Formats: sequence, C-alpha cells, structure tokens
Amino acid sequence: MISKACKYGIRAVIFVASKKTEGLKFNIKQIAREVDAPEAFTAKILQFLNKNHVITSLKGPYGGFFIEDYQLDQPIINIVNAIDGMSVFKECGLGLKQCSSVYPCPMHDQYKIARDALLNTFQKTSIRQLAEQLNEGGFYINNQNVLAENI
Amino acid sequence: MISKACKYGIRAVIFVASKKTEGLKFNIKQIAREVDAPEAFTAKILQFLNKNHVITSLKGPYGGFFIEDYQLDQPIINIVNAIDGMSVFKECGLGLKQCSSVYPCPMHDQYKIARDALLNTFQKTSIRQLAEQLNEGGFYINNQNVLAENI
DNA sequence: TTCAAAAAAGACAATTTTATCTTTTATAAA
DNA sequence: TTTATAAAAGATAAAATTGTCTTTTTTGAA
Repeated sequence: MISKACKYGIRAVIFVASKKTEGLKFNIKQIAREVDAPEAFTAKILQFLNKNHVITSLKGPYGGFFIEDYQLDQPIINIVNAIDGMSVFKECGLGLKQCSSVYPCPMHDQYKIARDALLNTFQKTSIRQLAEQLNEGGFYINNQNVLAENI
Repeated sequence: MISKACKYGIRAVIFVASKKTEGLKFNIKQIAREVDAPEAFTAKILQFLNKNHVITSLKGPYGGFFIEDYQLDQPIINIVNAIDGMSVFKECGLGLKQCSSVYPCPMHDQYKIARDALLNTFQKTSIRQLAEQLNEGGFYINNQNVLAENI
C-alpha cells in the first residue's frame, strides 16, 4: 500500500508531535526506540522530512527533532507525498500506464473508489489529530503491547 | 497497493478468459503481447496460477493456457491471494505488527475503511465480469492506446 | 575556544521484487 | 516412433527497497 519508509516516517512524526507540549527535542535514538523503527533508516527518513519542512531538526547538543506550530496541522498526506509521492493514488489497479474514465481498465471505476477512499483518509487526517489521539490514550504507535507479555 | 506480478497476472487471466468462447488456448508469447507484460515473468506467474487452479495449462503442441468453466466465476481476490497473499488487507496502515480495534494505531478505524473497500472490490468482482466488459468494448488491458498515436 | 552531542551526508550492504535465460518435461500430430 | 511445440523447472541477474556504518558538519555549553 505505502512503503515501510513512509510508515516509519508517519509513526516518528506522530510521536514527536505528541510530545510537543513538553517543548522538548528528541534524538534519533529516542524516536526510533519509541516507534519501533530501525534507527539509521529512520534517521534518513527524518532527515528527508526535515528537508521537506514536515518536521524541523536542529544539530548539535540539545538538538534533535521537533515539530513547529505551523507544521502541526498538516495532513498526513504531506508525509506520504514527501516519501512515496502521489503515484499510488493515481495508478491503475491493473498496472496500465494510462487508465482513466476515457481509457479505463475493466476495474477502473471500482478500484478508483477504493483508491480515493485511501487518499481521502490521508488527506483529512492531520498530524495534530493523530498526536492528540495518542495522548488521550487507547492508541499505539509501537509494538510494545502489554498483551504480548502473555506470549 | 498490489504487486506488479499480481497486476500482470490479473491482466493475463482476464485476457484468456475473454477469449474463452473461441475455445482456443494461448501461449505465453501471445498472452504477454496482448497484455503488455514481460514474457518470461508472465510465464512464471501463469505457471503459478495454474498450480493454484486459477487457470489451466496444457503442455505440448496445441497446448497453452486457457480457463475452464468452473474457474470463470472466481472472484479476482483469488488471483491476488494466490500471488500476493491476503496480508495487504490485514496490515496496519502505520506498519504495526499488531493493530486491531482492541490495540489500534491512531489511524486504524479510518484506514480499515479504505482497506476493506479495496478488499471488497476484489471480492465482489469476478473474472467473468471483467472478461465480459472487455468483450463489450470500451475497456482495455494493455497500453496500446489509440490516443498514444498522437504523441 | 574547546569539546561533546546531535543531525547530515555519503558509501555501502542486505533483502525483496522484478525479470531473463537455459534446460527439462509433457504432449499431440505426422 | 520421431519431431516439433509448449509449459515447467531451475538458475541467474537486474533493479528497487530497506537497512547499516562511517565521516563530516553544526551547534550549544562549559
């Protein structure tokens, strides 16, 4: 659906956003641990998201990653777009290079509905919303499940 | 969304199904040409779909691939399941190993709606339906677009 | 001004997916 | 029974994605 890089990126951004009120910055090690993502790979992703102004970083001691006010109300699609691009939301369900209502594959109409539903989800959901849900409790962005203790 | 292998597979199956009335078999070369897919790769895919009883093949002269009556009313999800498996329709939108209504990621509910819509599309659409649409005209399974002549 | 901490940058490696090529097996007709 | 044809099987290769490691740059505090 979307790449692992993108999923790591969204989780990392949500985590950073959820801690904004504390006014702290977080380094890669902390972020990667909190969202169960590979450290070095996540570093690359966040570095890229900083370039794309999705989040902000500061080098040096007391540096790290944080999110600025103007960045908090971005839709999640901004993260997806930065990392994966928008092609998933335009591509043909059967892989045709060209597929639209004027030159449709046999699945076009139905597939488009599902594809648009996914796009809509990413468009209408903001970083702030997900961060707030996380803070309210009952939602998770890592695999450190209490239930897993039973294994 | 789904793999290229899977898309090639669906296109190939629809093509073969659309020609069923003619009672012919088609070899890899013909099929690959008709659906604009790499020949050797498509061979592997169809070989696999034969093993999974999605289509049928016969070796030797006058052999090739064809679809049997009992195979024609399969939903497209059978092809997806054989090649990609069902994991896309179960996976978390943010990549968590475990994500459900009891242990949801912050996007769970919204993502599930879109994911289910996609699953539904593949479940409710049959090979026969797509083959018929193709035969009725106005739908395409290759990139040989007439409009492309204008380039 | 020096030092330590952190991200940035660059090179590289592993894995997965996509793709090709060669050899073997099955089959139908002559 | 031979021959030609087509899929099956197996080995490899190319490309894309995921992941790691090392070096460089930035920056704040002591």
